[in-house]
Amino acid sequence: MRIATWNVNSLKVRLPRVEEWLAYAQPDILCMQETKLADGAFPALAFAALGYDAAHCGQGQWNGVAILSRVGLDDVVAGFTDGSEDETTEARLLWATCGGVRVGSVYVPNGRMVGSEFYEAKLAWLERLRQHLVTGCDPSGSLVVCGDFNVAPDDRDVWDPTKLHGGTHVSPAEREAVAAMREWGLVDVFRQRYSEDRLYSWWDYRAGDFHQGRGLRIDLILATRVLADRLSWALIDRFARKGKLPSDHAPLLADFE
DNA sequence: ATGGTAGCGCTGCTA
Repeated sequence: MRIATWNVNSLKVRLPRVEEWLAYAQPDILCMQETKLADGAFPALAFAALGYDAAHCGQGQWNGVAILSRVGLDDVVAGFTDGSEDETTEARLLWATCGGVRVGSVYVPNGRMVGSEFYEAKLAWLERLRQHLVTGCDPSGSLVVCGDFNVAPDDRDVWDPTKLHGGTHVSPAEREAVAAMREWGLVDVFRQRYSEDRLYSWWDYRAGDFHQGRGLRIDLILATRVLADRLSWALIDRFARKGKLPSDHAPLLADFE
């Protein structure tokens, strides 16, 4: 089973690239983030034509997460279900069961500046996600959390730790929030397979960062141990960051036997 | 050289 995740940065603009990528990458499941679409504008028919069922949680303009699957799509849940009022006001979380795997597509808040209210909200959001796992999920089951975490788990995942020190994505509190999910039972499957640095999934559009190798690895597939033990391959598809109208993120894919 | 681009949507915000 091939599971992939891709922050597409506007599905309206990126649909041709996503269709092209589905045709050659052939994922069984694709989690998308930053669709920037209302649910009514989600191009479900375009994906159905390629053999994928789809679920979408959107708000228009900002955010928006989706799951495509060609191995079944059931028990769809949008947003948190912990009883708070803002469950889907920001469309950042979507769950579905696909081919026996509980799949989460997540778009973690950016945080903007360390210490800002947005940064505090980011930490709270990550803790809320962990609480969802603790209260509603089984670490011995088959589950993946895929998406743009807006956190680079360690210094190997950033192009220059010195320059980025003090900013978001690399702060100890953010990294501890991701580590807490590993402690619950999730494995960063890309890092399980590759220990090298400079393997990034996002590059700023500005200043030629992609071509200069200035990126971050912030898109993750976190899998429970029973799945991670069956990992056969993983890849960040940097080719998809090239060419006409690319997203600023590359897709990440992982194969499970 | 302390810059720069992209998307949304129409002025400035978000990333």
